[in-house]
Order: sequence, then C-alpha cells, then structure tokens
Amino acid sequence: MLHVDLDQFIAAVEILRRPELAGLPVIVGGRGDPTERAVVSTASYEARAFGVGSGMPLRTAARKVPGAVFLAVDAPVYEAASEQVMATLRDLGVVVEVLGWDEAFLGAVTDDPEGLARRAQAAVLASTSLHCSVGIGDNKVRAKIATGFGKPRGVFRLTDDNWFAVMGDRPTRDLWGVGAKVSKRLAAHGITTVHELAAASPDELVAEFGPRMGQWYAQLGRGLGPAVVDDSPWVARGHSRETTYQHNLTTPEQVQAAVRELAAAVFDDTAHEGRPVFRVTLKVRYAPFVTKAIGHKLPAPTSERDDVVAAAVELADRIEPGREIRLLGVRAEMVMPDDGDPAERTPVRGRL
DNA sequence: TCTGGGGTCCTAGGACCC
DNA sequence: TCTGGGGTCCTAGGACCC
Repeated sequence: MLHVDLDQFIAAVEILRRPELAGLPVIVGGRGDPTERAVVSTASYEARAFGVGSGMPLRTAARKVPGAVFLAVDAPVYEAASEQVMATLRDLGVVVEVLGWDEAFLGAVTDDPEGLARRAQAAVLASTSLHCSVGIGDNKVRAKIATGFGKPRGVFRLTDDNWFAVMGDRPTRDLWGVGAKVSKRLAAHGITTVHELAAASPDELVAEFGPRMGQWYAQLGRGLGPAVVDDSPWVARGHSRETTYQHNLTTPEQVQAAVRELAAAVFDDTAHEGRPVFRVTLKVRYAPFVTKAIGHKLPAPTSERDDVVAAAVELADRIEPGREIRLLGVRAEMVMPDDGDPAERTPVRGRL
C-alpha cells in the first residue's frame, strides 16, 4: 500500500504558472491580502523556513516573513491540477483512493514497492511538473505516516518490522488522527509516547474515549489500521458555505441577508448533484470566537431552493440577539443515493 | 498570533416508544 | 407508596483532517 502526497501542492501549482516566484517565500491564503481575516492554506518551503505553516493567520505570516509573496486561493486551478495527478496515478494500473486535492492511497501487488513509488513520482512529475513524496506501508496508517518521513521528493517504508523503531519514542500527536486535544487527554492518563499508547489498556481507552475511538486509538498505537484501498467514487454527504466577515455583523437585517445568500449558494451546490436535502444546519460564530450550531431535520427531503432558504432563515431566528457575529455558515445534508424507502427514491443524475 | 473553508465521523443526552 | 430496561431518533458539540 502506497500513500502519495504532493509536496507544497498549492504553492507548487502557483509557482508553475508564475515561474519567477520559484525560490521565493510564497504564501497562499484567503484573498491574498495579509491585512484581512484569513489564514495560510499552503506556504512554500522557503516561507516555512521562517516558521509559517498552514492555518496561521495571514497577518502573523506577514510579520514573520517581511518580503513574502501573498497569493489568493484559486480552487478551480488546484482541482484541475489534482485531477491530472490522479489520472496519472490511475494510469499506473493500480487502485487509487483519492483523499483530497493532493493525496491518494495506491493499492498494488508488487515485490518492489520502492520501484513502484519511484515510477509514480516520475509519472506525476512528467505529466504535471509537480513533485510528490511516497509512503509505503502494510496498512493505511503506516503508509500515511511514512510519507512524512519521505518529504520532500522521497520514499519511506514503514511496516510492522520498523514501526516501534521509528515511532515508538515519538509523541502520540505524530499519529494520524491524534490532535492537540486527544494527545492532552492521553497525557492525563500518563500516555505520551507511541510505545505507551501501544501498552495502554484498551479498556481504559474505551472508558475515556468511547467504544469506537477507544478501540481505534489502541490499534493506532501499535500501527494497526485499515488495509483496503477503495476506489469507488466519492459521494459527498453534504455541502456547506461559510464566511468570516471582515467586519462583524451587528444588525438582524445584515444577518438575514447573509443567511439567505449562504443558503442559496449551498442549495446550488446540492442541486448540482440532484440529490434532495434532508437537514439544514446554521453555524454562528459570535465575537470574539464562540461557535454554535443549530440544526433542523426537514419534515421531508426537498429539492426546492425556497425550502432550504426558509429553513436556514428560520434557524436564524434562534441567533442570540445583540451579539456581534463574526462568521455565519449554512450546511445542507443530502439524501444518500441508496437511502430511504425505494418507492420514494428520487432519481439521481449520473447514476444508472 | 486574534484565530479560513470544506468536509467527515463519533459521542452524549433527551425524547419517545414499547 | 418515589420509579425498569431497551431501542431508536434527533440535536448539539467536539475532534480531526486537508
């Protein structure tokens, strides 16, 4: 099993169409204006050397890298580049499971995984001029983590043979799926390293994190995880649109108009797939940064724009009056293609 | 350092039903 | 007379990932 991850993908795509930026600290985020409320999507390696990373406010990034080049996010261009990469990987004759714009698992039977990895890198470079790193593993967890050791432009193998030698003394935070909160909760149980997580009692983990997550973390410590590469096409469960306003919203009229606009955009995204909406959720971030979500299951799934907008507006009635609003978001969940009563199933475009 | 946008999945608690 | 035990659905919140 291989995990392919493009190196500094978004920045690399931008540099391809502006070759004069090669070698410079390039930071892509928001509308490319470091005075706005926005964060870094991707920074080039030159910018990362100054301590800039994904998720950092653009304002902060600008302070760290005085001469940085700031660029706006241009999603359609990255999507196109991504599709070319994925098509190239599929041409290798392997099973490809796409994970996002810049990542995929490859499933293959071979006695030379490093050779396959190098072929994948060469093919992607030849067809897109983009570099990638490849992790080799005996399951998804190990392949995914291995890629990090291969960056940039390298290949690394992580299996049952070297799992503890490579990962044993590392913090649990280095595991895929363990973030800041979970690593802190683990630490409260005296578990700080991968070795310690592997030795922890599954019962204790289940008591702390619940039946599924507890079991999952117990497996994770030992480097165990799923080993099936699934190439069936992605079907989104929902779509959402959210906006952080450059200036907080203060009046009910502003909020109404904003919710209508977001709901209409979300409806368009769902209509594009031809699947009815069965649930609408409104996300509200009050100033300074307190986030609430209010959701509502519709009386029946709908394909009418007015129903979706009305549901969102109705939820907006429950916004606490008098509080400044920093962000609004609307999410719509769609009926899955095989959901529900077959007699009531609506035809789905593109599905026979 | 004043903290995006688009997703997924899991958990917990209350309502409701038998 | 002081209070069952499941099961399912729904909502809110949390955590994580790219």
